[in-house]
Amino acid sequence: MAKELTSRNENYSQWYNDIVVKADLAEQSAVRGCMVIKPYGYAIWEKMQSLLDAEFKKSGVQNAYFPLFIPKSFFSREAEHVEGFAKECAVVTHHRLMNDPEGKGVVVDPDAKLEEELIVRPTSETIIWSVYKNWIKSWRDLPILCNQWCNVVRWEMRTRPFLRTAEFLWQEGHTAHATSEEAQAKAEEMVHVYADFARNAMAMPVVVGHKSPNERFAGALDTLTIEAMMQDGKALQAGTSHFLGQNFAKSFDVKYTDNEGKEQYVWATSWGVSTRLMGALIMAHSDDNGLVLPPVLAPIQVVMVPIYKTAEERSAVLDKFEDIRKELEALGISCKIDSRDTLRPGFKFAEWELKGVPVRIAMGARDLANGTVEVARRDTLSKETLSVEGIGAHIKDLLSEIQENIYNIALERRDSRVRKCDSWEEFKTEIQKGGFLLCHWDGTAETEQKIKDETKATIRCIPVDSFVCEEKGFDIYSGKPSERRVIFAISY
RNA sequence: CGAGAUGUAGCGCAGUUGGUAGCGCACUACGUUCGGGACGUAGGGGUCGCGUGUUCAAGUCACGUCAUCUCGACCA
Repeated sequence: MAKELTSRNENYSQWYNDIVVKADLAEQSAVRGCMVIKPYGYAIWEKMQSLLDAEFKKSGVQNAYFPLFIPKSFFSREAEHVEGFAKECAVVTHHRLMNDPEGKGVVVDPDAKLEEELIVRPTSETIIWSVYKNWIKSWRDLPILCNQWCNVVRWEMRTRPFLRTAEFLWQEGHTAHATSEEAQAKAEEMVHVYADFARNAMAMPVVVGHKSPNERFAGALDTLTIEAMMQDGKALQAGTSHFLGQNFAKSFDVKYTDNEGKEQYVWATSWGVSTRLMGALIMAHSDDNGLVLPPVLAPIQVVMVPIYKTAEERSAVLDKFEDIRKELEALGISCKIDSRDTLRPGFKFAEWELKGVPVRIAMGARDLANGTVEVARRDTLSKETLSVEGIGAHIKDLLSEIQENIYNIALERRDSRVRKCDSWEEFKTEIQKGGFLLCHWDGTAETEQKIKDETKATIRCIPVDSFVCEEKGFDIYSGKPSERRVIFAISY
């Protein structure tokens, strides 16, 4: 069979979609803009969830759950917020169906119209703040640190699997604090949780920075972001953490009495990452053989493929594999023995590569005689023959090495596409080549908008942890003075 | 919602000037194979996106409609 994936140079989106489908991660659903996440894809998401959850707990955050439906009146209290989301909301207007009087299936019962429409949450700030109002009376009640794992719906005009679906899974943290400083510190803390997760678990380099006012979350005073770069040079916002000030507290009248007996509005943050991280993972590492999973997130870290001619050989190899499996599992390594006897080894090799399994162990009659196995790694596609003796320790080290190698490759790929640019003429051509351009910006929304209109490029962030260029210069577009460079890119 | 493209078997596609539907892969059975996506033989599977019209006759022509993809607008 010919190679199934198209070259990423021909059509990057098609190549990405092929990997999503053929690696068995997800498929299109019958509902416009939604997708079905298949078991293998969902296993990766679960792994992300459990690692993030552990980090949240370390920050004192607890999980909770709030309703899917938001009464329209709640939703409209924060003006900026509603403006940001109004164009993409699904609205529930009725609560009952009935048989079509004309006998053609079912219709909405016109008598079952809701007095007040319900919005399917595009995000939960409004309903959560309406609840927090009851929870918060005294400074002793603060801080409140809640997170919820849920689905949200945003009726986007254009969708793309994992990167932008009409319904998506995410976590949203919502915190309430007594002081502005404490809230801001929380927002910063959480964005760094995301950055560490991206780097250590996803093996994906990210830049932490502030969004420009234009790109901020609707209703936020400051939005912190982690920005990643995909293999085609486009930027992807992979997670955000917002300092909401007192906007929601004031809209929902959430006050506490401080230790001097004075009433104060609370200070808020919210922060989230979504199944978009799955899209980022796919686009950051995949190659023409399919998905490449960092070992930390791989549902199956090691797959074992037996090679045999006879039933005796088969059972002898499978017996050996059982021993190896016990050894690996004792070391906390997840593995799978591919004992399907209707498929040839070559087919299995290709299939597990497509699914991105980091390490493959093959064993045949030759190895059986020599006491060896063939160990292949997904990241480099290289193979070596090793003694079965001490294989567990070797694989454990190998997985760490692969994790590191995947990160370094992604880091080099990204860094090779980050460059400074000081001329508007140059900018217009350079930005189309992809990658991050570090440029001076005068800090005005007008300039930002004009650059966007002319080139589609946006300010991805004002970096705080890497590519920080606090040097004086002149805005690339307006020529006005600037204190620092910011990152421009074309984004997803 | 604007501009373009595409809808034919599970997937990828061909189908000429209109004449009752084809290829590769996948699938089923049997046999030979098995160290990088095996091969042979024999099978099964399609109201050609949907609707209306033109015609003796429509996958093919016309109009409408729906869906998908690419590019805008919107966005995590």
